[in-house]
Amino acid sequence: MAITIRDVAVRAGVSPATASRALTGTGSVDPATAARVRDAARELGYERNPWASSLRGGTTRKLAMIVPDLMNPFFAELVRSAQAYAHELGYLVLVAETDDDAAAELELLRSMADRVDGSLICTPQTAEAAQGRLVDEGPAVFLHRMSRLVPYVISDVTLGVRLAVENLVALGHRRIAYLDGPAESWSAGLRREAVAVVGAEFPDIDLVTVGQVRARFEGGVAGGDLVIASGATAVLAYNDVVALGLLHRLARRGLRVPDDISIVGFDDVPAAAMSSPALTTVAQPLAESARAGVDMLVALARGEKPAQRAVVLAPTLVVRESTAPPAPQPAQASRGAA
Amino acid sequence: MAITIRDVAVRAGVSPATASRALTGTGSVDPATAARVRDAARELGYERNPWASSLRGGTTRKLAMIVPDLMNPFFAELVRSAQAYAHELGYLVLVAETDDDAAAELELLRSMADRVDGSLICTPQTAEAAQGRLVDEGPAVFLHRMSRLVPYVISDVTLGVRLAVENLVALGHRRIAYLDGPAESWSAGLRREAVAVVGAEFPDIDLVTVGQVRARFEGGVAGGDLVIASGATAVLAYNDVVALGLLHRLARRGLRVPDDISIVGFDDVPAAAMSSPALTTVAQPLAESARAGVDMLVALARGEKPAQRAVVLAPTLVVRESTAPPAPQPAQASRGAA
DNA sequence: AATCACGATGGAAAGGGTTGCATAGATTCC
DNA sequence: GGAATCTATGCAACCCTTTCCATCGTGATT
Repeated sequence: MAITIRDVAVRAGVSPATASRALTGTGSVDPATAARVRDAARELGYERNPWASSLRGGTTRKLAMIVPDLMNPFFAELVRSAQAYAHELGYLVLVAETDDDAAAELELLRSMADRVDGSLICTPQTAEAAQGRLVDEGPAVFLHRMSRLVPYVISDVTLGVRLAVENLVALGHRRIAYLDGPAESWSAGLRREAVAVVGAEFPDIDLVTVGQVRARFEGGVAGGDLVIASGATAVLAYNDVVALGLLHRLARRGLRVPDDISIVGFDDVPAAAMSSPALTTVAQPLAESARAGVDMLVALARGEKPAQRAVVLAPTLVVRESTAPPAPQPAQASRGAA
Repeated sequence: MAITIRDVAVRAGVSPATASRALTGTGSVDPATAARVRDAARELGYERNPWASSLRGGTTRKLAMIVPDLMNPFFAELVRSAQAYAHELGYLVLVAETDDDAAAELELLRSMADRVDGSLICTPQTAEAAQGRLVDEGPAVFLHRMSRLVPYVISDVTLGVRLAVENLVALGHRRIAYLDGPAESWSAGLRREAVAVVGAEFPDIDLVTVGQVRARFEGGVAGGDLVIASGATAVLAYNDVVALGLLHRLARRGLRVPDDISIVGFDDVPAAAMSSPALTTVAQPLAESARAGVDMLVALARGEKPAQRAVVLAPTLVVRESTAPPAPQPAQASRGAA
């Protein structure tokens, strides 16, 4: 049988109530008493039973986290960071996967809502309509998803696109393709918008959108042919996985990266660093966003007003091997020279 | 306030005790009554409060799962599969990460042991000595780790190596390098042994071990030069991540894969399918092993004797683009010809 | 027909921690 | 100096579910 708070109380010579107050930090206890209780707890190796404390207290010190796909390193990193940081704050994170099933999401959320202090939602799919019902289910924060109703943490996609384009322009590229993601994806829409904004900032650069491919390796493979046809000397891909598919297809078509064409990805997944050539990519500040999200959620759960309703973080450009200056006379070689 | 079992009991016209029995399926209750209770629960949208039921019942319907690194797709897949399957069985999986810190592992385990029905341990590091203390902490099953004390699920590494070597031999390779993993790693030791066994099965093949590199991308990069020096026409890499590093280095050294040299990886991580060329690799049956592990653990937790003390699963070879017949005259080209 | 065994059910305790309320002592204020 | 305020603490109720134990029929056994 495990050590209970009663054992600690006896050892410290106080009542269980006082021991509880001393250990949770709620209510007022004499500092000396509190220290005695903490010592007793340490000496006995006491650990609070999280299930029991969830029972009476309105608070459970648990957070739910909902992601579409744990295999996706983007979400894996998000989960990992959130879990680590929440643990520091004394919270347990329960992770649930929706498998990209938007219907399952609300269901899942409802079933956990009473059992946790708040939910961290990382599913870019949630329909705008569902968000209204979502706020009824208790505190929630969106991660990498904007909302009018729910506080959120997001990275500045426009800045990310700008960093990538700036870099390519500095290398000397004048015609840049954007290989677009799936039409129905909210996050692809956001990125598409960002490309439009950045395109307007560089009036003398051709920023052409091609594709709308699946956000998968095969999508990139399919996009490869579109990119070649576009005549661009550089591509910004919807994300890293698409970029890797692209890389694969371009190699098959006999183009060398970065000599013949430059590629920039998005997200900086681990595989991006391990491809040949290694992928230049826009890194999202995942760990920071997870921390920020947990911070907001915990504040909300405690009934405090969070400092801000939205947090926007800055992505960074990781330059590796897939970008270089364009070939001197890429397509024009057949015209004057030779 | 959420709906409690009391509400359900009232609606079904029974006592909470009977309602509990009807819903959990324990004890004996009249089938008609049970149906009435289930109906009432459904109509009210009742969901059992997991924290409360953990409290009294000796059983928590929760499992702990301990992995070294969630970012590693190998473990991510394991977690995902375990979680999905456990959920079908009505169990919640709490995931904890050790960050490759063996000391943290036992600590972590101890702190969870009282709060869960059992632990699924996927950390190949656990010292043999620690395993004794581990069994005191309640039911546990090892995943991809053998043990004399603890039931385990593992895949047949020797078979995996044999599949890879068989395939390379069939392609015509006669000198094959094995790029070894870290000396101190238990799982590398296992693989090394398997290579020795398979080497003995093919007496007319040179199966040479090179390296002992870190199980990271950089390890593969470093190993590349060793592999080239070995004069082998094909390499079996410690795992996929190492194989990707190898691929990168070989490309840099001007060798074409698979024309000049064939590469086989191990694990079939997602990145293996997305490299150029895509990696031929030995796929471990992760989903199956997770299911088998959960099955064993749940049986153990229920006090049943598990059907078997160890489950050995068969890996498969996924042939992609990184393997091909050796070049006609690989290194001898400079001798007689030209 | 009386006894037994057993299935179905309810009452109540238990599980471990938190919290409302009451109280005692210390402090402050007029 | 007495009343009011505040702090520290304990008692007991409470959170929700499960389970032990007792009870009550009912059908079977002798």
